[in-house]
Amino acid sequence: MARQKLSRGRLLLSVYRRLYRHYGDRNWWPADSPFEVMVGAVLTQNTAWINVERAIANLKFNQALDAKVMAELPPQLLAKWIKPSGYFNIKAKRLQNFCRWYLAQNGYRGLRKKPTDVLRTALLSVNGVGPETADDILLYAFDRPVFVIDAYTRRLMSRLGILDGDQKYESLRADFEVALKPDVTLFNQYHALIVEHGKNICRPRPRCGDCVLRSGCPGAMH
DNA sequence: ACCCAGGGTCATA
DNA sequence: TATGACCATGGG
Repeated sequence: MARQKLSRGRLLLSVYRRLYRHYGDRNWWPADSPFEVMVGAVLTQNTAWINVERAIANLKFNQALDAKVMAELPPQLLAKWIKPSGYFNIKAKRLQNFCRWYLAQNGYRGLRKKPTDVLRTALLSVNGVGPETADDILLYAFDRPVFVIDAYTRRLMSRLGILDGDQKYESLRADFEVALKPDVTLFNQYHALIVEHGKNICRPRPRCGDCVLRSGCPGAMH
């Protein structure tokens, strides 16, 4: 008999439940303030998080985790402090671009009043803030129901046969946001769980034997 | 020694 | 629209 075809929403929820049952609450984003989330979102671009932690620790040690301070810092000094996170010259420039824009928008108090689509467009207008960085900020700093797409998400959903990982960013994001109810807590946990699973199991070379999604992942996972 | 990591911009065809 | 070059440290 033919197996019933599940809707994408049900598939995505099923994957979510398995990940949650296995990994539990991820408690994201690891940061002490919304502004720290934003800085981390820029620093973690194509970079392992452990190195971002070192960079942020340096900023805190030098009392520079502040928009006004960071915006007025000599670029090479900022670059020196964020060095462990890689791409330090271009990231120093991006952070200063962002901080000047942030201050001009009256910081968090000013930005939080904007509707999500307006805020998203505004974030994307900052040089150095692309779609994933903007969505990290929207979800984890402003608590907006935006689903973050990253390399882990593409790889996992592609291997599960649920989504085509080669789609463009906006198309993939729309697929998630249409299939799932807009729920900040769900989106927050889901993305964090995908990253956790991606770091441990769903690697470029998959470690199929340990995969908690075994029973739900045909093909490429095995 | 090689590959990868919680991407984005810019030049080119 | 769609590739490719470039950015650069640190861990496995």
